Amino acid sequence: MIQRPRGTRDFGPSEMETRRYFESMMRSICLAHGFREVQTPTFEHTELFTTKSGPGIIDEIYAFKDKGDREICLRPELTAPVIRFFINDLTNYPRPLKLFYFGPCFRYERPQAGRFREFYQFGAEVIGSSTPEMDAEVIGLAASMLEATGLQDYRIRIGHIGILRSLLAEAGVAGDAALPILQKLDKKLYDEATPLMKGAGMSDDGIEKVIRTTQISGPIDVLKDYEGEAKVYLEEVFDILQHYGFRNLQVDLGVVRGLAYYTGVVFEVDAPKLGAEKQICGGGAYSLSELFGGEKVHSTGFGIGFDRTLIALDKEGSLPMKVRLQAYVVPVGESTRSKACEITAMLRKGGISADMDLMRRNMGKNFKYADAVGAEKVIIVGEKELETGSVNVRDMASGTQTMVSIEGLISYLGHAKS
RNA sequence: GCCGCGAUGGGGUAGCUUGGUCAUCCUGUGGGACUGUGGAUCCCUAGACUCGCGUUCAAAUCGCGAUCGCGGCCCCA
Repeated sequence: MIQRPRGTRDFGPSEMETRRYFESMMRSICLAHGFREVQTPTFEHTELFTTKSGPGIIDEIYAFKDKGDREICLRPELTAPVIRFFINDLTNYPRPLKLFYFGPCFRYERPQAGRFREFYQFGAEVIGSSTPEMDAEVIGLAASMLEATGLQDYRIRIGHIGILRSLLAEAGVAGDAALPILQKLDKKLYDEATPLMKGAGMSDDGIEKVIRTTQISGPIDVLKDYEGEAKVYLEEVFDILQHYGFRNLQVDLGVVRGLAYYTGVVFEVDAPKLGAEKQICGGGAYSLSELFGGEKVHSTGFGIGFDRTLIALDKEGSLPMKVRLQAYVVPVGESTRSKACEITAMLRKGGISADMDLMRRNMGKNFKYADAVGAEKVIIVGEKELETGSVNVRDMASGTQTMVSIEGLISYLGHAKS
């Protein structure tokens, strides 16, 4: 027996129905927000990701040399490929350019609950500028998508790295020097951040203020004691989101996302039920394109961990029903088999999901099968009924049976569908 | 890459401590009782000790290693 590779999954029919259901739900919400879908290759030049995240990530991705000696890797995320695509081919589209995507990503990491080596990411980017409206649009899209899934227990936390950065800058720690400190603060490793800040020449007062700031969270008025551009900006973003009708959002200045290319608003969503791997969404405003050799353009985007979102929904017991077969066609005997084929074909052309007996089983077994696969109706094709051009339609839930003419069958089943 | 726990038919399990009949039971699959009517019941059939090495007269059971999964670290979605 050949096992599937570590950290990968097979998805059975019911699982795929669920996955496709949520995938198309999210897709239609993106379309409703005026985003358009793109798709990029599943593998890229390794350089794309090392440029974005540093050489260290090679340890965590599927990277290899192809037969032409090129450094290739399976994509670990989708923001970098989309920005690459933008620089390569989409720079002349009207802005803001609003894109979304869905697809598998790969990471070479130790699998555990909610973490796989192949996982699916659904995400969106708005490319073009940096305004509160744009950031609010993106956060609003993420919030709408999660809301639509019916997920109950999750928190959307929004911060702005400008607030911490300016505090550090005031204390004389600016630019790249601030990065290692921000990374520690992101993980709430104060014991490690403090010596770094001391080493950078910051006063005890300054250090304390920085640490206190990362612990600020709650409704927007927790910002009232702060001032500066970033604070005003964040308030504007919240104001717009209020007008969009979102209420379940909170400020959390501890959301730092310690990566160099984030420039402004940053946000994360987590579902506490998931344990260690609880983050289901992350994003923010960033500036990446110039790193890849393009013009400098501001963007805001996010990625949703599709698998984790489904796991969270499953834990809440709110994964939906299975898709049901509308009609199962049973020929009563040898003599009506070909007529049953005709009827099945007719139903399928008429948009009714239909299946028929392929195993030449007797009636009793066929009913058991129809029940087991959850068919709504069984169409009984027998000689007696055919004499009047009709078939018997049995409703599997109620057990009631109705004679329906073959011509009227599609509209009968179509109405019964509701 | 690190620490800990685990792995028995498709799914769920008993057996493992204290090695010793044909490996337990439930469910699901296929067939039959039921040659024009399901969800019940009964019968039959097929189906498993993750893999390798070792200890032993004898290993599902004990030891080592690998693989995979789970909880966490790292990292991150």
